[in-house]
Amino acid sequence: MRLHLMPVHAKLAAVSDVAEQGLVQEWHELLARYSAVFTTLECRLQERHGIGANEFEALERLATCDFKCRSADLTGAIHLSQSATSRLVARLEKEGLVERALCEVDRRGIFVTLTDAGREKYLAAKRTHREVLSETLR
Amino acid sequence: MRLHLMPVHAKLAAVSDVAEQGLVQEWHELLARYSAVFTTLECRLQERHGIGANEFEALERLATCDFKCRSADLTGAIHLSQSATSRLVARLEKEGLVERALCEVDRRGIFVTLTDAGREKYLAAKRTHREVLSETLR
DNA sequence: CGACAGTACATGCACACGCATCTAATGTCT
DNA sequence: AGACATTAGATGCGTGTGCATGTACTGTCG
Repeated sequence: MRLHLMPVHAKLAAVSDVAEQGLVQEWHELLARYSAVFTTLECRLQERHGIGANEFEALERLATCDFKCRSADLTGAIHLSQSATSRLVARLEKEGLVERALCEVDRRGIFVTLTDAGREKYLAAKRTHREVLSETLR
Repeated sequence: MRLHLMPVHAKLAAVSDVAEQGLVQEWHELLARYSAVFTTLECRLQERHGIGANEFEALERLATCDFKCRSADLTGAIHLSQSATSRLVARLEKEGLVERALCEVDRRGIFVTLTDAGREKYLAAKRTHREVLSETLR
């Protein structure tokens, strides 16, 4: 179907269809890329260090956060809901990787800090993490 | 810390750290981009059409699949495990959007086809889908 | 033909997620 | 100060997911 044989409104429709297809393709590439990286991260981090990809992101955030990090800051950094973050911190605490400390100035909030074990776990997992990224990205 | 003041092995470490940081940044961008698009898709498709983003991907695959599509083909197309795909098809069937048909040549497999309702749902949801993509991508 | 490996899909199970809601603390307005 | 809205984080609940396994069927080899 050639454009110069089509009425104007059909030309416009055809042009926007092309643009639309581009968007769809871009989305599928994004999705495929994300899935590949994430599932590989998930597997490798789990089997070598016993933590998930989101757990790692939280540890990394805490390790690079100048030591005082509120739970809400984590919610912003990793792409999870507030409730998921709350449970994530609870899991990390149960495994002894972080500690929850009351925040004295605003007693609704809590500070989350890495334990020594948490910092070690992070440094070990970091190698695996970077390894996976360099394998699966690009 | 300037490179020309560092011993060779430290220079190399610094250079690879830079490359590593690039990878990490790329991953975070990919993650942020994916999350933004996916959650918006999920919300908007759910509230307007009562289907999730993965359900939509399945419908789209079926609508553009020359009418005979095995369950395993869907697993390849959407980024889910085989079991998740199986349940997804079950949900779609329960909502009357697809039908499962036995495959006579290989009676282990099933064919999944869109119903008329499924095709309508797809066409309606497609507009929303494209709308969200054009808002959130780029 | 009969046993046995392989394949396609379904299902039990444990678990992480989001939504809605709850609790406790803070801020605001009169 | 007292009432009410707001905020930080925890939790009950329903649901979707992956892993391991089950079930039915196919293909191969002796």
